[in-house]
Amino acid sequence: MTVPVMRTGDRHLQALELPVVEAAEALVGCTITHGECSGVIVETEAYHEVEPACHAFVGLTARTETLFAAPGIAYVYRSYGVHALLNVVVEPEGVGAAVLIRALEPLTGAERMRERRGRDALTDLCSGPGKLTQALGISGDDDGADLVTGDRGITIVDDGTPPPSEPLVTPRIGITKAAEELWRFCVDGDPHLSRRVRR
DNA sequence: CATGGGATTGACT
DNA sequence: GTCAATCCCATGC
Repeated sequence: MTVPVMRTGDRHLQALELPVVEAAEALVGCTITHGECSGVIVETEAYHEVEPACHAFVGLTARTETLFAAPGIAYVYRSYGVHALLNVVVEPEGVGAAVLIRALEPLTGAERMRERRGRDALTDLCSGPGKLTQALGISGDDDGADLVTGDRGITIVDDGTPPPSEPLVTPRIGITKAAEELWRFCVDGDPHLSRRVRR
């Protein structure tokens, strides 16, 4: 007999049905898996087509097409010509909105992550949006992957880790437009965050 | 068709 | 703290 996919909850599915800012908060605590490597989401940001920091602000183009896909699709793009950044598309098909996955707490496959990253420290494997895609072996080729069905081996699941009762909420990082929105959600004090925040 | 600008990271002063 | 790497695409001439 076949072994069913382990799935201890469906909070990730509920989160995908929410408006993007709420989805970003609700996805903290869910798990991203690719092959032997997995990690718990500890930091996210929300992006929506109505504000200029979002790539979808310019409308439906070759670059932004995936952003308008159905909830649960991966939008992966190349940042600064160097790094792949992973987003989870949310909101109904036709609306450009996604949650940027900015940091993970490594759960399994840390040794494989160390190989890919070329670094040893556990807190340097997935503590940034470009780092975590490198650690998990996710690239621009994975743009359009379905994270719910795992059609390309990358999945998002709810392994039972609860979301933080009091998440750290801050402005988004590294943007110049709509930089005042408090659309970044973190596990407060987690050592795997992309950076520390002044209090 | 030429140009400019990043949702970053790592190395270096 | 500063700064280069590196490339796709949106924009403008």
